Amino acid sequence: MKDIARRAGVSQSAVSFALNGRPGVSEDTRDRVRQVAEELGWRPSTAARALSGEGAATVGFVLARPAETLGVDSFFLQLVSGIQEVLAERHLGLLFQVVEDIEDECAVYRRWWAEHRVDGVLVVDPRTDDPRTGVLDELGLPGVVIGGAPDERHPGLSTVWADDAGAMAAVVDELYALGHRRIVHIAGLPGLAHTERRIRTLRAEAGRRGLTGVKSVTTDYSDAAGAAVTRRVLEASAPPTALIYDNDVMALAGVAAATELGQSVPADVSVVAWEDSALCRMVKPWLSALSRDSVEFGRTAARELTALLDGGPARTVRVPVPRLIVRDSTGVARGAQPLR
Amino acid sequence: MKDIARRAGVSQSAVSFALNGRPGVSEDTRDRVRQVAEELGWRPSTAARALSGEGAATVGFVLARPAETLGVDSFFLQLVSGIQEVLAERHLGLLFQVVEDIEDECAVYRRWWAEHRVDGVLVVDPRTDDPRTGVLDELGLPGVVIGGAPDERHPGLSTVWADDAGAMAAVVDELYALGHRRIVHIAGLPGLAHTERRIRTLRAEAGRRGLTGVKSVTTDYSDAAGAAVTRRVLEASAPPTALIYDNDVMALAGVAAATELGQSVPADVSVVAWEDSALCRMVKPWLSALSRDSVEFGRTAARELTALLDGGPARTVRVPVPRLIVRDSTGVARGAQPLR
DNA sequence: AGAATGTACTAATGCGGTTCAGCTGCGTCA
DNA sequence: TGACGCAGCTGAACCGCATTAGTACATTCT
Repeated sequence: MKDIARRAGVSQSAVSFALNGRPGVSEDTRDRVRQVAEELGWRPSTAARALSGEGAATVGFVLARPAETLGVDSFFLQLVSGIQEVLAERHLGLLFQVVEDIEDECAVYRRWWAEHRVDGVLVVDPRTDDPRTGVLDELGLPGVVIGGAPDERHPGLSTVWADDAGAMAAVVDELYALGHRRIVHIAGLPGLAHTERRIRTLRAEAGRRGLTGVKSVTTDYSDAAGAAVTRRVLEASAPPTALIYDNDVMALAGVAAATELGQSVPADVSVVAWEDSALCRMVKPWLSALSRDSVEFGRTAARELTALLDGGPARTVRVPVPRLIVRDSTGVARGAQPLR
Repeated sequence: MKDIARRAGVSQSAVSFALNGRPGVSEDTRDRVRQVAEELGWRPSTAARALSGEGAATVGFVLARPAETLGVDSFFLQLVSGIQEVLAERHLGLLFQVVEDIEDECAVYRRWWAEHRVDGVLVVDPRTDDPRTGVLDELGLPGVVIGGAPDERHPGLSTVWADDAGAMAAVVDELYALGHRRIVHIAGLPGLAHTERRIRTLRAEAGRRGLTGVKSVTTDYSDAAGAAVTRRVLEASAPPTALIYDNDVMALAGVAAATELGQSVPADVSVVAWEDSALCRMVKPWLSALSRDSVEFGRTAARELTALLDGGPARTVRVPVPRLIVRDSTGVARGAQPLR
């Protein structure tokens, strides 16, 4: 900036005014300064900016997962890609960190806050009774919870969520109409807010229809767990005729496991994957899946965060209900008369 | 720091000395200062540190991919996870950005550099004739090229690479021994350094054995491209008896496509995936695959970068050759007498 | 004409650290 | 005993920007 000031023949403050669109300089001078800055390829040092109270121009994103479970998962990369798109427009950086567990994640937030490294954070995989929201509240760090249910207790945080309950109801509707009465939901990690929401909804929907052969089993989202649970429930007495998997990876592994047991999909057992991806069209039969726009999900979350950083109020935003894409893995239950 | 100084009854400079392990304070004072800092939960502001010449304590990582091709890919998440592990030890942040193409990536480097946002960067997907290395050289920004071949022209950059050539030779060895003479390599993006390296090696290996029915076809890594190319080559006259896919996703899609054409794997056609992942064991037949430790790859890269940041010399490090894990998708070529 | 207002700019200050040039008091050695 | 060295500490400058208080000059008002 000193250079620019010298070359433009003005003081440093004038340069600052000119480049930040503040009043106090003539349009002539402003243009001249802008041009010189352009020529010099000048960009403000984020460090200096941050130091003089402008914030770090960075938002944080922590993924709390043991390294080994970071597998085939298109969701996060797409989410991040959407987030980026919005952040990049405003030249906000994304500080990314992978940690082992949620306690580490809290520690990261505290450190980032103390180091003034981020202006806000995006929180994923919200849990029932999540310690992170409390920490963010305590620190006064703006945050957007991605995938959480609306939470009254933390008015400072925004929430962006998909209506899992509605989607689950739609899936049960579809399966019920196809004559399925015994359904097993191979769920994700217990304790995750959306896992619990799906489980609750499934139970409610089953109760509403008087179905007794309906249950949820939680897993760690891994292909191994998906296959293991599939084998177990299919080999039990009164096996389910339909399986709902909480992600695409488990669904795929489940289909493979069922096939190995001599069961065919969808003749013997129908399969629905929660989360559509290329995977679902890479195996035969193509998997029926709940599809949502993860990239847009990320964009929405990032937009909420920038709004928060601009001093806007915390909001709760619902993105569209995931749509059930019916492909080849769902069919009429064996021996049943479909309703439609 | 002012608070710490007051409470410990010393000057601010003394605090700085004490906390940074510099000489100039007694052990007594040092301990006292440390304790007060601990009590106050103090952490240095990265902005202030950066401003006084300490660097940003951050490294950058750019992924240049159109959003839609960010699909099912375990490699990057694992790589990043490994990188993180090393960076976290030193409290280095990872600034992550997704951009559309390599020109944007160069622009991001320039911006980061001008803004003093990062101390160094990790470069992935190196290309033959890559503009990024030149940019980094020009800016004097330390960098580690991940997956690149050693490059003499940029002495300031470290390189961490896997020996694709050796791996490809091993694969051809194996397939040749099984009696395969017509092999098609469904490669990744043309222009990527490792794609070209694999293609060159395959050609050389074929030439060495006098094989004429061997070729490489480049793709965009997508499942769609994998399936399309598979169909095309299998329907041509003198179809290959073995297919080598440059990633797991294409391999899976390829197997599906082959099956649809009525060809069975491995009886009619053998398949090898370059990149082992859960996917390879989620379909029948299990895919033979080249396996490498992506997490460790990331760790190695991050270690090289920290070494560079510490003022160490640029180095070229080779990680272990990917190992061929033989599963069920490779077998004796139809009508051939295997060598072993 | 003199005061009030406004415009275009400059000088000085602070953000939170690091660092360097002193400065003090004490032990050591000639 | 006085010069010297050194450990242990302080004060001030500096990093690059934003911001506030102040200044010089032109314009308008009364």
